[in-house]
Amino acid sequence: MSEAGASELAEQSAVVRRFNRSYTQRVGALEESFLGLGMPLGTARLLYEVGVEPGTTRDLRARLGLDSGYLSRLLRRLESDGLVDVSPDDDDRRRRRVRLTAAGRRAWDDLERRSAERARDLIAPLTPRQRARLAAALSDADLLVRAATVTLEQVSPTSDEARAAVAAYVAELDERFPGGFDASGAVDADAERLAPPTGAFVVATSDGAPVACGGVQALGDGVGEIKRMWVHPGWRGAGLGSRLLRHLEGVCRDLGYDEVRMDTNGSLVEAVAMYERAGYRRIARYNDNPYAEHFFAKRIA
Amino acid sequence: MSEAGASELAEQSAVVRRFNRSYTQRVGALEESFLGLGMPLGTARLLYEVGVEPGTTRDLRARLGLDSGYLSRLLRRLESDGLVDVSPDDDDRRRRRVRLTAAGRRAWDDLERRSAERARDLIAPLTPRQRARLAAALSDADLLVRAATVTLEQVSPTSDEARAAVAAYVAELDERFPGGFDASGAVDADAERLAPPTGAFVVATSDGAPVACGGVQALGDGVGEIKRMWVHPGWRGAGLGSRLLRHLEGVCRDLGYDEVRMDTNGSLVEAVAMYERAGYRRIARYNDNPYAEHFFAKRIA
DNA sequence: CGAGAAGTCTGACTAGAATCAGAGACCATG
DNA sequence: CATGGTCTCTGATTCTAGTCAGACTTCTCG
Repeated sequence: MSEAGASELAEQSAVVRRFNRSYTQRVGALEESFLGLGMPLGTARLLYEVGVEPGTTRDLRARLGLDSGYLSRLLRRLESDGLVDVSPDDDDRRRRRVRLTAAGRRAWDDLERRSAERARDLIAPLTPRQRARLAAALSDADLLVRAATVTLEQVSPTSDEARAAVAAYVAELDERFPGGFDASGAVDADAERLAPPTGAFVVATSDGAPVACGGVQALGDGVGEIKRMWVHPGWRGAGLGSRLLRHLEGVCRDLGYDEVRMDTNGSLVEAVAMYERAGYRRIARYNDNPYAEHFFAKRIA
Repeated sequence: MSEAGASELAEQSAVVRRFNRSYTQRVGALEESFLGLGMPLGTARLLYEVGVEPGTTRDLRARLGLDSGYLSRLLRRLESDGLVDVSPDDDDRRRRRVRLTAAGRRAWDDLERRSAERARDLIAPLTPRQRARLAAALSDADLLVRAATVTLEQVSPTSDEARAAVAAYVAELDERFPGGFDASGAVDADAERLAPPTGAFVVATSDGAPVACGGVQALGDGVGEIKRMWVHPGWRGAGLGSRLLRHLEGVCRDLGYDEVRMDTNGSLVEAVAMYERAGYRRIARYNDNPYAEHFFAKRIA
C-alpha cells in the first residue's frame, strides 16, 4: 500500500473510532431500553430474539452466543413468567422449540415500542432537514459496514447456499435480459466444473443470507473463467462486486491460472463498467454463449 | 406535527434502530478490545479514561458515571498493579489526582493499539473509495448525533460555563469583525440584565464543554432581546443554531415577552441567514450598538 | 475556632453474567 | 438392543458490576 493510502487508512479508522466512542456513549443506551421491564438485560435480549424469530434453543444459542446451561436457566425464567412456551421439537425430541405466548408477544411489543421511542427521542431535537441528513448518513454507513463485514466463503456449487445464490442470479438475468434467460440444465451441468480441483465457487453471506456469489472454472491453457458473478441488488454500490472480483482473481491464481476471462451481456451495464475499472480488456468472442455480448480478459501475476 | 412529518420521523427512527442493531453487533466489539488485557472491562475503561486525560477522581467519576466507592476500589486495583499513581491534590487535599505511571502508559498504548487495529480491520475489506465514503458518512452522523444530544441549560451569566462560552463568543467577534471587537466592560455590565427575573442565559454543552450559548434581556414594552448568541465553529451546520434560537424564543415567551428583537453585524453571514430563515423580519435600528448593522424582530405567540 | 459541607475510603451486600461438570433423555446405527 | 453421540437441564461456583451506609479527612466560611 502506498504511503498516502496508509495514512488515509489511519485517518479513516480514527473516524470510525471517534464515531464509535461518541455513538456508543449516547446511543448504546438504545439497548438499555431493554431495561425497566422488570427483567435483567440478558433475559430481555433473549425474549427479543425469540420474538424476532422463534426457533430451537440451539438456534437461539448460536444467535446470542450463550452457554447451554445459561440459556436453559434464562428460558426457565421466561417460561415461569408465562412469556414463552417451550416444547419438545416433533422432529427430534431432544430439541426444544421456543415461541412467545400471547403475554410474551405483548411484552415483546412493549420492548419494540420502547426501543422505537428511544430512537425517536434521540433524533427529535434535530430539525427535519438534519434528521433526513442523519438518516441518509446512517443508512449509507450501515450499507458500508455491512459490506465490510461480509464473509467470502468457498462452498460446493451444489450446496444450499450456492443454489440459493445462483437461483437469485438466474432470476435476475431472466428479468433483465431483453429476451429473458433460459437456464434449463446449464446450471446443474456446470456445477461440476465449478468445483475443485479445477474450479471453485464462492458465496458471500451476511447474517447467513447470501448476498453475492461467483465461480471459477477451467478454460484450458492456464486460463480460468469467472462465471455466475452476482451481487444482491440491495448491496450494490458498496464495493462488494470489486471485492468479490479481486477475491476470485486470487482464487484463479491459487488454482494455477495466469489469465482470467469472462463474458457478459450488454444489459448488465454496472458489471461491464466494473470489469473495465478493474483492468480487464475487451477481447474477441471465445465461446458460443448466446447471451454473451462482451468478452474480457486480464492477466494475473 | 404534520402527518407527513410524523411518518418521516418514524421512518428515520427505524433507520437509526436498524443501524444501531447491525452496528453494535459488528462493531460493538470495538469496546471489547478492552478485554484480553487481563483486567475486567470496568477497570480497562477507567485506565483508558485516565490516559485520555488525567484528573481528579471527581472528574473521572463524572466522566464515567461511577459510584465513589466503586471508583475507589477500581483505582486501588490499578494502583496495586502499578498502572496509575494516586496522590492528594495540592490545591485541595480532600481530592486525589490520578495519572498513569510509565507501566500504565504502556498498558494504555496497548489498549489504543488494539482498538485502532480493530477499527482498521473493520474497514480494510473496503475499497479506498468506499472507505472514504464510510468515513464521510460516519463523521456526518457523528456531528448530528452529538448535536442531537447536546443539552441546553439555563445558567447564571456569571457562572464558569457562561463565562467560558462568552469568552469564546467575544474572541470570535474580535477575529471576524473588520475592525475587531472591543468588549471592555460591556460583558460584565450586561451580566446582571441576562439573569432572572427579566433575563436568562442558556449554555449548550456536550461532554461538559460549552458548544453554544445565548442570552435574553428585557428591552421594555413586552419586548425581549436575544444577545450573545454563539455556536462553536466545529458545531455549525448541525441545526444547533436553529434549535438554540427556538429555545431562546421559548424562554422569551416564558418571561412574558410577546416580541423578540436582536441586532447583528453584517460579517456574521450565517447568523443573518438563519434569522431570516427562522421568520425574523428586518426592522430599523433600535439601539446605538456601534457594531450592529442589521436589526431583526419577530412576534411570538 | 467550630459547624457543616465536600470528598474519599472501607466494609457489607445484592444481582447479574457466565462457566463447568455431570446427569439424564433421546437419537442413529450396526 | 447396546453403544456412542447429541441435546438439554441442574447444581455448584466464580467473577464482575454496582449500591449503600457510615467512618474519616479536609476545606470553607461565618
